[in-house]
Amino acid sequence: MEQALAVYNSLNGKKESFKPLLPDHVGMYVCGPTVYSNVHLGNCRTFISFDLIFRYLQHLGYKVRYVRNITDAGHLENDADEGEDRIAKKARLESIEPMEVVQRYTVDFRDTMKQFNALPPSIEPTATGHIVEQIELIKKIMDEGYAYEVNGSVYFDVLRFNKDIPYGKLSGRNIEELIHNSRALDGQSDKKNPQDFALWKKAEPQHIMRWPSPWSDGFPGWHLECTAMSTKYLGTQFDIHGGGMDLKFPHHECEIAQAESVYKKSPVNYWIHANMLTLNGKKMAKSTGNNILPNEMFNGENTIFNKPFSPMVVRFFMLQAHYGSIVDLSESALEASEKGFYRLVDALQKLDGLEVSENSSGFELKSWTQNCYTAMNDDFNSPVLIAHLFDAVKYINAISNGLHHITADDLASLSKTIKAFFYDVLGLQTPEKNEKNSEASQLEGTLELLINLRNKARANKDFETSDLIRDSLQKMQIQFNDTAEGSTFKIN
RNA sequence: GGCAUCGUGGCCGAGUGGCUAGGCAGAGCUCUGCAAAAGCUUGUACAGCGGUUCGAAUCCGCUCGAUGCCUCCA
Repeated sequence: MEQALAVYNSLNGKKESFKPLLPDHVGMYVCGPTVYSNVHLGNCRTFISFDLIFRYLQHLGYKVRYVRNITDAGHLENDADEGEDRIAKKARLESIEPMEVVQRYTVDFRDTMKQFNALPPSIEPTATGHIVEQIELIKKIMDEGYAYEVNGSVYFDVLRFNKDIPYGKLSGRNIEELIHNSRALDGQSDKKNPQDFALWKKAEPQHIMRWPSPWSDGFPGWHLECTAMSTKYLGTQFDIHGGGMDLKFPHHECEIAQAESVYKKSPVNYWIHANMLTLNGKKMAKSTGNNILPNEMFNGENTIFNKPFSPMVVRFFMLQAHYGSIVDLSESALEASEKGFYRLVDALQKLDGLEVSENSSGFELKSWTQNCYTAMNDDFNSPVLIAHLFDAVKYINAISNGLHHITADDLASLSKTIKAFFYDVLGLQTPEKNEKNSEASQLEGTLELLINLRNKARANKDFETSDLIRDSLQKMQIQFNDTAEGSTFKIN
């Protein structure tokens, strides 16, 4: 099954064969959330995309160190680097400790990702836990002459840097363009040029989050933490750096500049950007209010959709599009995914009960397996993989209906492959059977009784009674499956 | 305004020079007391106009439209 994994590299816009720096090992850094409010569904898409990548690399046998940070300090409000730290602002507004804000939303984030069945990263470092490393990095950048101090704050000198090493490689911008197109700043900025960005900000007296540094009591700039933490845990050069498309510029561009100014080499071999999840055709963003929270999606308490959608359905929906494409949330698209997802789940659950035969018919198992790998090897093409899984669904149903046959060996192989892709690679889960609490089991007993009564009525051709039971229960989302042998039910 | 990406059948969404995914919906069929559910079968679409080519949804040019970045954002 070994064949080349190809990855679309944002650095050059080409699909490249994936070759890690160390054989069998992969270092991957992904920009995590800023924990000043609940993680929204758009954020989740990025992390689900990288969860897919993480899972597939592991499935291929790589030992992956996956580092995803938590931004719990230093994320300023605007380009002028004049704004407040977002977490400090939230804390002030709610009159609580900044670390309380951080704790609350970190817990929310982890809980949400768990519901989406996203694996935890290998290391989840925080910006506040790496102040020392960030200060050291600033010193190194200053030693190289690419940063300057003004009134206790330190800024990266983009123009100076650009004279030695070109700035803008990732985003395809050049410095003249940036200067030409920058909007005029009306604030009284300390910066020499608008393109410069903060490495260290002096804290105002009322600012609670502050750390001592050679320049002032203050806090680090946002771009800095990712460089400090990625190099600490993955080295000055590593394999994959990911994040949302919207971080490409300026965040990732600044990371490159920071790293290159000190280490004189490109820090990352493969840049991977996950595309946006849109709502009503527009990017989701906390700032504009065009967003929906995962829990609102799961419990149906929102004004956008008429029904709830489970975490696995939402995950499946996202995986039905390629991570590099923009995907728009809509009720009809989600419903389509929901139905498809359950069809897939039903087929998986049929697998273990299939009857085996002397020979197999109607399916090219070997090439099908190969096709699944080919899809994922082509830049993690999960939609194509899912299309192949549906080919298997058709086959499983055909066996189940006696239209085709399968040997025990082939069944074992099919089962192993489809389960590996469904559970391990796509990270999907089959819905919980029943929640075992007393209320549920009481209901279940009552339900059994009604089903039995209905079966009896049907046997006696008392259709009036049987239809009454059926219609009433259907109103409660209980779906019958009538066959000649009797009837089973499913709770929707 | 600049840079970039994209425009695929009723909806969603892959593909990126010939072999023309997949899901949902629709239609037909099987099963059924009738339904539902489930299963099976079924769809030549690629914004428009020009060009390159034996051949283009796929390459090139123009036009129109959408989105993203250029300001915090996954």
